[in-house]
Amino acid sequence: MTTRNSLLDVAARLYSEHGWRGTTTRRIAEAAGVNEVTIFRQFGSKEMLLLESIRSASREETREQLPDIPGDLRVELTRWALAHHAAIAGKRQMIQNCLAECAEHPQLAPVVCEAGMQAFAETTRYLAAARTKGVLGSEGSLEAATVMLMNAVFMDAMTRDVGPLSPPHSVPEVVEMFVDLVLRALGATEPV
Amino acid sequence: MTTRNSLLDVAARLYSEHGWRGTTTRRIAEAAGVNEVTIFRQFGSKEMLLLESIRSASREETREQLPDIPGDLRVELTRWALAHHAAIAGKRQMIQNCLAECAEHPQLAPVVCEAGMQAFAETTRYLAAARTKGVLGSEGSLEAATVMLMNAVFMDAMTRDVGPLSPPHSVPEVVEMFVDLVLRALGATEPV
DNA sequence: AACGATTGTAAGTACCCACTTGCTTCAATC
DNA sequence: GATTGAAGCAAGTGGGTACTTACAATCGTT
Repeated sequence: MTTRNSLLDVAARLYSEHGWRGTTTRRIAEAAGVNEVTIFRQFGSKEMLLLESIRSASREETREQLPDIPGDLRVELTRWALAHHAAIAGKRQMIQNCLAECAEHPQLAPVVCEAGMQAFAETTRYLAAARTKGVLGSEGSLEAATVMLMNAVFMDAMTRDVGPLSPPHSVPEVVEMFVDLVLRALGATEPV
Repeated sequence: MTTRNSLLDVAARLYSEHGWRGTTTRRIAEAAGVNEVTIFRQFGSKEMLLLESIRSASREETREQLPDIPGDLRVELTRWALAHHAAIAGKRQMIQNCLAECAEHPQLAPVVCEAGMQAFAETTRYLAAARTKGVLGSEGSLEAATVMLMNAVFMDAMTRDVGPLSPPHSVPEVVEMFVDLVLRALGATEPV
């Protein structure tokens, strides 16, 4: 099992760095300290190895959850957004390659969507509970707020190291700004 | 000049579809109806052809501008965001490939950043003018609002056809929702 | 001690890659 | 009408690609 797992690990890492075409079976074998033939005996083809490695790598998730019952929205949303930002930034290159290549390898699409959809569902539920509780105003689309917050965090995490798209701020700073804006938009009543 | 330009066009198109490694000189020549040797005589190398083609393709910009003096914020921001969304969606695959490959080809990074930075500057200026004019409240970071709106639009345009990240809405719908949320967050006073 | 499963080794297949060289064609310019 | 420059054509270079085949070495289990 060690051989198989190290192949999966190495393949995922090389895919993040070099994309599908740049990740050759020769390089994978070399980096894993394994003979190239072993790849084909274990996985049948490069495609099957890459798909399995990408799927398993994307399953390693940070399970930072929003509380069932909303308390301090600002604190809880900020904590959640920071955790999300870190998780995305860690898999940045892999996500970008999957996004770019999911037209050529449609099997990659579900991998990308999964995490996003789950985060969306969780945040919407949380905000809905907050509105029911009365700590949010009754106007403004919760769905739109969720998407905007998620997109803002996602984009910052994805493009932070490519170059300056917007003025430089630290991660906590921008996350705080985003959360503040969302709470403003939804008419949040701050706790004492 | 015809040969050169058609090579540039074809190279940019193939790069969008297949990325750097997938765009081979053979395919470019074939698609352009030109002998492969011509590529090397005209551009010296695959790298120089691709860089020039990507740069020139990314310069074709939609020059939808925000007015100097803000009028109806909702209308103007929505129009601007829609134009931006369309422009991004049109270059979606190219942008995604550049983002994914700018680690391996650093010359691609400026291409991606340029348009974003300019859009940021324009929107911030517009919102600042609106605040000065008094049609926006005095609280809430204009910078954060700009980034959030841009990121939300950008992400929607980029991921719209990969699969469902959030519940399906038409482009005008989501854009309207985003603008509404930003105006709410900045305390906009609606015109009669 | 024999067995079967997993690996390594070496070689080879058929194809694709960026790029080069030498020669020819052809049209516009001087 | 000679010259020049851009293009085509054919062939080749050295290397990489996914993948296969045949054979030997290693291992734990029976």
